[in-house]
Amino acid sequence: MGSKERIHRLKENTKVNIINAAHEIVKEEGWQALSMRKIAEKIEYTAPMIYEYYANKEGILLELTKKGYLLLGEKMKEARDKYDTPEEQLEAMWLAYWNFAFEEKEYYQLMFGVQVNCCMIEDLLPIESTPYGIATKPIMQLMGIDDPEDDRVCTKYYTYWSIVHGLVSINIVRKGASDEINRQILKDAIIGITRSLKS
Amino acid sequence: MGSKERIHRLKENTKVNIINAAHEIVKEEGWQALSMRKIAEKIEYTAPMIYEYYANKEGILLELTKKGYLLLGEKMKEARDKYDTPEEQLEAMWLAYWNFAFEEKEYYQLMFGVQVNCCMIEDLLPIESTPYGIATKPIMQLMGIDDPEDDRVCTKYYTYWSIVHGLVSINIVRKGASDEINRQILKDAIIGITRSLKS
DNA sequence: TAATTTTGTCTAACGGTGTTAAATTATTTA
DNA sequence: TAAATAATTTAACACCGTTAGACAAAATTA
Repeated sequence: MGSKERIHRLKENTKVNIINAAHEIVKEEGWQALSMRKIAEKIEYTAPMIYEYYANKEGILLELTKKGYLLLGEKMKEARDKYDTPEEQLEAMWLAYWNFAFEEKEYYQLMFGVQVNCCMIEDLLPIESTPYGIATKPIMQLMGIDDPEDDRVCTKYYTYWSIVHGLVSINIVRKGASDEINRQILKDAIIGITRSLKS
Repeated sequence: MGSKERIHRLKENTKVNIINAAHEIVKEEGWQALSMRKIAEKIEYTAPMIYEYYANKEGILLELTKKGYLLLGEKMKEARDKYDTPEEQLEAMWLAYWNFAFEEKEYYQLMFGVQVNCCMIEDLLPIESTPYGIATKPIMQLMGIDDPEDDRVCTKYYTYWSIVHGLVSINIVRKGASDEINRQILKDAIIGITRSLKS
């Protein structure tokens, strides 16, 4: 026979076609533009057909998430395998992670829930009312710098913000991490950065 | 007359009613459940009425974002004013930021684009393929620990991830930061954490 | 006070979304 | 060739943001 398998292969093929079409649309127009009807149009079918292959839109998103994780994993392994010491491996891997986030921006957004809606709040609010305006003052004080726009101040602010925001994001999307560990990370990181301000 | 002002006050009142209704819906059902029709229902009007007060849905979201920033600013100032030294001020402010993120989770999600869709990829993927599985190995090596579930390993992994993910998120939502500064922060932070593994 | 203008509000509709049930067409099996 | 099965589409539902036009209430003017 073998025709059973040919058909199975064909079905598997349209299944990846759906995923590829979805990925293309997202790369071209962003996540909020992705719709079942658009995917259908791209693979030259009608929308309900997709439900023969995926339970619903979320199923497609889940599949893409999985692909994203696998791709990220590969990139990190590649980076790791270029070095021998754990120190170098760690640095290379996190750099690979960083590069993945921007080279495969759409995957990253899906995997870790980074939206793009918010924008330029500074134009709507006086700087003294923003976290930046508030937090940079003691940073400047500690560093002995007067200009709030000094790159060194800016860098340190973003270092603080990154770790806090990163930790917050991770905890919001994947609720369940131990509070104890979070406090530990938060405190360690803040103290570490603060210490680095004075040298 | 004064009636002009009374009417103006009334209009201003329904304007905040709209915002409050929106905020309530989001607190009850999450961002993805927020719709113009639901807001209208809550304030006992019809949906098109809202457009007399806000240009569109995004206008409402923007107003809420602004409110969120102001609230966060206040909390940080409150925390700061409890201390005198910049060191203590910084720690208190970032802790206030942290608390705000969870006490006013909806605001935080809107302000910094943290979605909630993605979840528990570990159940779908073998751990060796995940960033966690890959990155913890050299961490364990450096720390001289064998158990991959040891809390100390976990803590360090999340410290790395937080700073990288935070920095990535910030750069994706607010594109325009200098690459030079980013590399600097990234490298500094990674090296700093790696150094802390060995002590 | 009566007529007119302005304001506030609603109804109805458009084009879009995810999703489902039923009808239809194409393919395989007997 | 006829019957059964599979693949695909059409039509519809309930929702969404948004707009235009109708309508009634209020304020203003004559």
